[in-house]
Amino acid sequence: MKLPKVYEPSDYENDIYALWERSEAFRPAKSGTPYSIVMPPPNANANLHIGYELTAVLEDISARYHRLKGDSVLLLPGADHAGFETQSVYEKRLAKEGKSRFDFSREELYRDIWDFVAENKVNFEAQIRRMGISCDWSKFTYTLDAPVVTRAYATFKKMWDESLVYRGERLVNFCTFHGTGFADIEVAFKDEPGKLWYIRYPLVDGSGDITVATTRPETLLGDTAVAVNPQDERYSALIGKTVKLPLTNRELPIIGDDFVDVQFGTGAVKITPAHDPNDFEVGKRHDLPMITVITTEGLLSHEVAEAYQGLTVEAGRQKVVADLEEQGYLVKTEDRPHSVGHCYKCGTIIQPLLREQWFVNMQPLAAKAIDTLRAGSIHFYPDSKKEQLIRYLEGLHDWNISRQIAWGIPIPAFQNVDEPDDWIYDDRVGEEFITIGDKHYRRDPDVFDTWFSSGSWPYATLGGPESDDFKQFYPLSLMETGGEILYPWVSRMIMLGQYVTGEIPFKEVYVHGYVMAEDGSKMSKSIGNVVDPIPVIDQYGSDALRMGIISGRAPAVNRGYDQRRVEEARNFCNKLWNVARYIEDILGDNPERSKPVASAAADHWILSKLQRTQEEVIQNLDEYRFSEAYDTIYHFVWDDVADWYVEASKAAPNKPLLAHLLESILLLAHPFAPFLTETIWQTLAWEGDSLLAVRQLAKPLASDPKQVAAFGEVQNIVTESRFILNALKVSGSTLYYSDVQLIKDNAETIKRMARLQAVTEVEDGTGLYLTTTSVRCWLDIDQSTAQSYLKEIAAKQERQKAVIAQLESRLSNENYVRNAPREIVEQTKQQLTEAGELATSLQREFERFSS
RNA sequence: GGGCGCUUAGCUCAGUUGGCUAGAGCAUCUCGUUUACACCGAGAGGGUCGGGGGUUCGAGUCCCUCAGCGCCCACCA
Repeated sequence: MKLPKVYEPSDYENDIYALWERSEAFRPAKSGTPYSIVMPPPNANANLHIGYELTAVLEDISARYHRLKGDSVLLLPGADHAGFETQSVYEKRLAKEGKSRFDFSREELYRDIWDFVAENKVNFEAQIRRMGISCDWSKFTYTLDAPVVTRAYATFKKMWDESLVYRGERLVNFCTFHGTGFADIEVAFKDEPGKLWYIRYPLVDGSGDITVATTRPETLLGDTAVAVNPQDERYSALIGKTVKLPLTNRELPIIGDDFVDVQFGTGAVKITPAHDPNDFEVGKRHDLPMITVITTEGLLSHEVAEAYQGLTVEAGRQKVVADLEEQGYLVKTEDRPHSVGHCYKCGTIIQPLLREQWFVNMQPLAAKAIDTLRAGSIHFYPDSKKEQLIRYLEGLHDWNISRQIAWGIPIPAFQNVDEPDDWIYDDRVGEEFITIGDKHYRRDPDVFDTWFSSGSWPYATLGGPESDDFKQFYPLSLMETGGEILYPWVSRMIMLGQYVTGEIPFKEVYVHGYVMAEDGSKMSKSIGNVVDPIPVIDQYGSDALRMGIISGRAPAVNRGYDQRRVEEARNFCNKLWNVARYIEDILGDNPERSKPVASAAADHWILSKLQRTQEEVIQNLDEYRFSEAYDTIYHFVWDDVADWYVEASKAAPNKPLLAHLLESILLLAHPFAPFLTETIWQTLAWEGDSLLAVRQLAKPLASDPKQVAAFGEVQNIVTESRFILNALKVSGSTLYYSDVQLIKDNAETIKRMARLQAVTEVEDGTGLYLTTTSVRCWLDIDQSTAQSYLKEIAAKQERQKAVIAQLESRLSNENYVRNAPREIVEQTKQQLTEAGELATSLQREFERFSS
């Protein structure tokens, strides 16, 4: 079969993927060590971005590599309903049509978003196929699939029964635009310029006043105390007295509490328990009333004086400040930057609001996870991420899992309509009301935080502890993910996994860095610097993007997308294509399938290189050094095979060995360039209809070290000849030698590769002797031409002197000889010997031509 | 206020437990239409590894310190 000159990926990729799917090549093998990866489910609300390409490719390389090793590999794909994320994407869409979520009931919204997601799922499944991901589509799991939902309910029920989940009225982070509460982790804090207002609160007994400092004067309307530090001599005597709250007719107690920082502001703090997390804690300790002055819409509530009701927080702030100033309560104003929490989606300032929600008591879960991590039961790449996760877990607060949105898994809890404190667990979430005995219950309208259900992903996707898949593949071998979901997802999978199954959910965690925009900044839709993988695949091919995106990338280090890397990989694909084209051409349509046997020195040399390459690739991939593994194959194929072996073999092609070499390359490169290698495999005349994707690595063939060394000399001769001919700008020279077996054996190869007129054996003669080889040979270059080569020789001599001096001083250092490992010292001695030999022959040539 | 990462050739970056004369791709320069490949071949130039100090026989690699860039966490009213 005649291959075209240039590899055109788009001509083959779709057919190859279809072939794999048809052949069920990605089902786990019946035998072999289990190796399992569950893919992080992408959000089912948009096209896949380049970051997902990286995730998927790293997982696919691992999966394909383990298939090569003969393991039983499960790579499980899925999709995430991504509750709040998806709803906010959908809301943006509604906004474009001039609508909002308020135009629909929750049920209508849920149904519409379901359809919206259904469209997108088809989309990104196709994209994953284009990336060449070898996942088992028969195991595809969606976070809203009944078994996953059932699993989430079982977890909730277990927590309910064991009192790990509780209903509490607490301050929650509330986005007044989206109308929902968030977990702490979903709040994005930003440093912003702000002001510190100093406000005078007069003492009721008329004995003076106390000044407080605040960044949020509007919350004054909800103050229920003023706190001072009991150790603070300035104020301790005032504890127990009352102040009059400006702009209202309320009176507040002055209380003492250790939390007050004597150094900050005035040392006296206004306490607004319903709108500040610290104040909330103080309020609970001192049993203070909690007055909600800000509504879920972000407006001042009916609890405040009529003049302020219905104002936005910002307008309320301005009016409060103006009124304070007018009435003489405002002492002074200072500029003060401070950290403000925003909704990570829409940027709205997060309001801490008092709400009744479901919380998970994280203490016991986190403690166990910390123990597990400390014990080293889960291996992290890079290791530093483990410490980072431990620190996060140590500071973990209780987890608010209620979300006031339509799109999500309904919380299976019902409230007694007559007794608000009576909550029961029931999974009949399809009903709004249920009746048990003579009691009537109403379903909690809220849904779970997405991470609550995705925390169970590793075992939920495997069908739970009773299933065969679970028994075979749990704990997962690898969890590969980006650093941004280490806290929200990885930590919760560990905690929930241990809680529900009693085992760790995965044995290894690989954290990749982000793919940044080309200028190194963060990719962002609004800036418009997002790289879409599909057009890149269209242009360069899927394999080129796969290799380009992992090339030169270290774990957990952010790096910009670099098109040049993709081009490099595209060129590599074409190189490999042409190596195959050449070899297949040489072999013809009906090649004999004889056993590969090394005969020429080049044969032995390439076999030793192949063996080294295979060992290095295995070692690198076992430790998830993807970039190094790729680099190893790249240079083996390009430098060793294409530039040396293929050229050398043209003198006398060893056909069976060429065939063996091609097969070996295809196997080794397959995890990195699956489409290309399979495409070539399908063209092999001797392979019938077998599939590369399910092949296994073979044991490398042995080689003779003497022959390997001989080819090393051939390379020295070729390289130096090329250098001299290039430097002297001469061509058509002849290389002479007398009685050197390795030159005699490789004469044709040397002639071709060094572009010589001839390689000729003579009794004796003269010319320019080669210096980098231990054998005696020379180029027929005349005295006058060679003169201009003198300065090259002189320069080399200088360099050699420096090298020798360095090596000698190293060896004359007693401490070095005594302390360094013996092989290192031996190596140095060897180097010195070689450097000496080279210096000698350089000197000889220099003298001969300068005389 | 803590924590983490980065700083290596003109550009983008590798460099595993300290051990060859520090590497790659791209870019640059000189040659080259050799029937696998111009998405190519041959050759070349280019770095005191951010600054300073230390440990060591030996430091790009380990420790301290300074500077710059970036990220994450945190309830400083």
